Amino acid sequence: MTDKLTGAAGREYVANAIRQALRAGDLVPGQRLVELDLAEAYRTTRGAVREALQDLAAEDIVEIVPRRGARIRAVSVEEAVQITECRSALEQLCARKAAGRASEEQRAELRRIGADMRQAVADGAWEVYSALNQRLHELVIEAGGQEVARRQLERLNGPMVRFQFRLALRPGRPAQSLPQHLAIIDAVAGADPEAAARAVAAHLDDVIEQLRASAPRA
Amino acid sequence: MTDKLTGAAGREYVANAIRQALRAGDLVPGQRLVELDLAEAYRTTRGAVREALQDLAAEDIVEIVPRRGARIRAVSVEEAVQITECRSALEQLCARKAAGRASEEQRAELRRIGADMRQAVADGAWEVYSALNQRLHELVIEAGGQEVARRQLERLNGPMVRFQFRLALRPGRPAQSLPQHLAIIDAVAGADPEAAARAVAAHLDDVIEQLRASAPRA
DNA sequence: GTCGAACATCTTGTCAACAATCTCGTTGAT
DNA sequence: ATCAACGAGATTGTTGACAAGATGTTCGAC
Repeated sequence: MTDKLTGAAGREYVANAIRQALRAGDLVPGQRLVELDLAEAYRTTRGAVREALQDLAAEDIVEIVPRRGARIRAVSVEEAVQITECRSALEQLCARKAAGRASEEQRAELRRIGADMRQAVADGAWEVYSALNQRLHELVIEAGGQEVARRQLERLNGPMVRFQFRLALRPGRPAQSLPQHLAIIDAVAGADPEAAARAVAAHLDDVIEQLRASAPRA
Repeated sequence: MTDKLTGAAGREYVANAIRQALRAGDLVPGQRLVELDLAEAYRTTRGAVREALQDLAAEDIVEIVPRRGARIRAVSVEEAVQITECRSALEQLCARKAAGRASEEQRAELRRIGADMRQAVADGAWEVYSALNQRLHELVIEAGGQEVARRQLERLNGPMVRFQFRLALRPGRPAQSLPQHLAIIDAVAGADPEAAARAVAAHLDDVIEQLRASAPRA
């Protein structure tokens, strides 16, 4: 516990810690990340921090400019929209595949998630709804068996945390997205590929609209 | 020239050299990449090689296993198919956008490429056709203004070089793909987003079929 | 008071040596 | 002949010190 977390172990640890800090809002875009400071803060070596920063740069979460160090990258609304458009393209693919090849257990879990979502919205249980939402997306990708798409989607989500945060805060948002999620579930569980793709597209088009509305600045 | 190419310069140099070697077939999947050997071969330091390998690993071109070093990653046919499916999803997005917002100059260049392609196939000029093909894809992405999608597509292409090679070798392939490319050009230049997406999908569905046919092994 | 140049400090980039681990061939016992 | 333990050599991982470059500050001229 008081030991330094060294080398390869520290690398992943630091990367996760920074991702976490970003989610929590402890780090803001543009903020400088000084190697030595991070090394001290996380009880690691500069080398481990350096490699962690390289990883985060590959995920487009931080921006490294030579001789000037790393900073949290700012994501414009326009870029967030483009990211969501890409997500839409890839998730439509996954949903189509999932509708065609999901197992019975997977379809059952989808329906269960749908029921739980309804309940969560009725109860006003934000946290639960958010977790179910995440599980839904995961399950669709998993059922589609698209390992490549999964990796791509992970990358895309990295820089979006901050926007997702702002979006989830909007009052009435769960009530608005619930029917869209249920439509996705019905289509996938009901083995209707084209309807699944349409439902995903409709959902993410709505997210894009929300993004544009949420931040006229930038 | 006899000097060592050191540090950050060497990093990119080595990465490019390896990519190049892979395209040329000098490196085969599974081949080990020993840091010291590469450092000597390219007149660099081990540090530069190490970072280059990290970059290539982020592109899924090499696989690094701790304490055992880096090797060229093998891509199965199934994975190549999935990669192409993702490409299809993203390029459909780009084509749709491009059909809607390309400038007049861009549409003119597209038509010019189409004419040149016809000519190249008639002449049996493989190299020329291949270059035009690449330019076509670039231009569609550029015209669509999808910077995010462009980055994703670049990543996807990394591990595919070896397959593209095998595919382009198939006799009669240009004659087969020409009408598909022309269909894409017509739709984008003619400002018909849905037709553009359909044309891209049709083209890449055919590529997938070729992939499956090209390698029953693995 | 403002601008610009020299200087001090902070931060990242690079390297070379050392340490830890793995691979593979050899040896010896059963 | 087969197998397991051993050990030498090869290869990667880690560290600490130093070099190079950037940033911010002070001081002087106008």
